[in-house]
Amino acid sequence: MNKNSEPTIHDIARELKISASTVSRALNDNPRISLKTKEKIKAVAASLGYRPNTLASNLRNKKSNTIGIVVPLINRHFFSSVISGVEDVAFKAGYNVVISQSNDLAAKEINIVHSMFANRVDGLIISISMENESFDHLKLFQKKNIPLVFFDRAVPEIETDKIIVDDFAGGFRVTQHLIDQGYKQIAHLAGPQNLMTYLQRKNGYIDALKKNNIPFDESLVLVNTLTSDDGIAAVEHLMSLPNPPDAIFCGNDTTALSAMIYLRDKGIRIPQDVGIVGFSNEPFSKVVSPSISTIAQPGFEMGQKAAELIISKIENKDKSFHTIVLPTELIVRESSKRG
Amino acid sequence: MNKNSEPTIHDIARELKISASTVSRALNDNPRISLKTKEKIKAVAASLGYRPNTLASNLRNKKSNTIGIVVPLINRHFFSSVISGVEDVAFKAGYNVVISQSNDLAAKEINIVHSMFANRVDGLIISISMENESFDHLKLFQKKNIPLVFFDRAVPEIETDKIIVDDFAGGFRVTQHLIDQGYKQIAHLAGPQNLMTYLQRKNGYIDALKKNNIPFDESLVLVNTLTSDDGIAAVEHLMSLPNPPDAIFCGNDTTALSAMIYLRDKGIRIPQDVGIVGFSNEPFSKVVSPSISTIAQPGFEMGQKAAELIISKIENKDKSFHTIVLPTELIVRESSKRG
DNA sequence: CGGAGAGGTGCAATCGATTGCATATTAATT
DNA sequence: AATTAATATGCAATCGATTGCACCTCTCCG
Repeated sequence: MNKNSEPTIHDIARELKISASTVSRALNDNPRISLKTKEKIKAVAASLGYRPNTLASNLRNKKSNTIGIVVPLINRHFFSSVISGVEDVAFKAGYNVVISQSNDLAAKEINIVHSMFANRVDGLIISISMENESFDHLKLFQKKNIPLVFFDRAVPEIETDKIIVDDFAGGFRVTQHLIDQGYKQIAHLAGPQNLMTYLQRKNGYIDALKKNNIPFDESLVLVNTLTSDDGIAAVEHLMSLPNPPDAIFCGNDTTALSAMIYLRDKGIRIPQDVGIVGFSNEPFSKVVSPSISTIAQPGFEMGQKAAELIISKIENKDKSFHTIVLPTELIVRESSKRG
Repeated sequence: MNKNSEPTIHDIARELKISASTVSRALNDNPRISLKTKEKIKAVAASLGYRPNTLASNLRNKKSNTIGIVVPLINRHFFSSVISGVEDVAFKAGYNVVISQSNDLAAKEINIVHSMFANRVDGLIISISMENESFDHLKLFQKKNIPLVFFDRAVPEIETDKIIVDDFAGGFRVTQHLIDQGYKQIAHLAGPQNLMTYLQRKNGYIDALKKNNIPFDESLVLVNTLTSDDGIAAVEHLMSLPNPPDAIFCGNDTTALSAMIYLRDKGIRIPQDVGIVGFSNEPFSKVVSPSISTIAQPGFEMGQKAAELIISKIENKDKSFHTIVLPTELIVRESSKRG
């Protein structure tokens, strides 16, 4: 063993005048090695401060013991909750979690995914960026049979495991709730319609209107990227309509908040004059005033499920694909309660 | 090349009837290989869909190309911002970021750090847990000369790179601000005093009192773990004192919020009757009402700096240690402005 | 007493990329 | 023409752990 380098199984073998194979087997508790030998070997390993070289082991086993996770933005409560859930399960199962963010840019996402591919992650958990159009970078994983799990933002045309929430039911429930509260003109701020999540929320909205015999008015639906500014612009536009809405179902909490602030500044009362509901249950939605009604999405659980699913795929080579739809929960708060 | 396995440099070599060494050098743009050969090799590599095996390369180079990051809780705005900053810099520099959370538990932190050590991360970025007492697990990294960078919560007795914010100045500024606003009895909710961050915030508070000739009253300082419930309990206690405070400098925004809600429910007006200031500038602090005055900590920048620092250590073997103190910024909002 | 069988170890190849030290080829110099 | 220098490439060992196959030893039984 060289001076400042780590001890290896060969050093242990030399010490005991046995072969490296025996050492390797002993350390892995292979039954072919006698108990006595195992004990001797483990004792020497400990005294030498031996630590297995995962890199070598990974190379030999063609397995990196690593799960990749790609999110649009790490620094967003919902996503960091999912990451937290993934880490929770993965760590216990002995996997490392490598993380990267696309910043909602297609180009960066492609770059990241290729990098994870090159680094041979054993599986990839991803929520795609808003910009995406082509998905060749993800099909790579399919071709090579590397487990791929979508969460929240999934790609319909790729058949693989998916953990999503019931966005349709969420959109439906929000709308029904607003109707129940007596709102008549319900607008909707929708996100990019290439993402199923936003499309389904809108579909739920439309369906609820239909079920209640309320005519669907296309001009009350605005599609944008749901930033804070988008919310303001959209509400400004809506309120300038000849027949402005008395309730707005916002595609996320960010726009719900900015819309609310805009309206408040205009002297419009919430929920009396206009009702507001968001989506995602961001931490702030509970503490602003009025507090924002919203749909809770179980981020941490999604992460846990995603990790469990991908680990089972990695380890069992289970061929069947599952789409797990987690339930959403409507949280009624002040912004939409005028009962 | 076996059927369903990846092409290797040997496959490329065989194809061109040259040696694997030449292929390796060509792909790494080694000047010893002629341009013509390089081009041929790269063409074949592309046509075969070759991707370098990082595992093999890592083994040979004794480098994992991976930076580990350990935080108390992924799912906390400040920490996820730091992670985001680390990822930002690390990805551009060609490093993977593996992530893990201690949940503020010493035992889990030790476990994680050992695991990162065994997996041979090239460097470790960490903000220690609240519970920590011993630091042998971190000294391991020092012994083996693996770069270690602390951020936010550093360990004084370990000499290494540190990125912290000026908590002392932050505490001082908050207190001075409250004094300037005319508050007389200023209490402080402090976090665990084994963490420098919280200790320094308190010290800044004490110093500001001194500078303004206000006697320091020990009974106005309460130490706890700064959860939402801790905040309520602490304020409840403070307000029951014979001479209750008219301002509270809270160790974080969470307690500031819970304190504020508690006081509001008791009919105490903020900021008129009691002024409140938090710490960390959580996203919600800006949007609650009254909005919470607080200290902004540049999380994303801290992450970037930490990554830059650790990468320079990994690549240059620079021996000198730096402690970078990032400035904090007092953000005055409604909760403490009674001018 | 000889052979079968079980139990315990070792040999050597393998995973794929890298690199120090040749070697081969061509060009330049005297 | 012969030597030197420069250019281009190959050989084989190496990184450390794993594993199929072979081998040895000992016990047990007919």
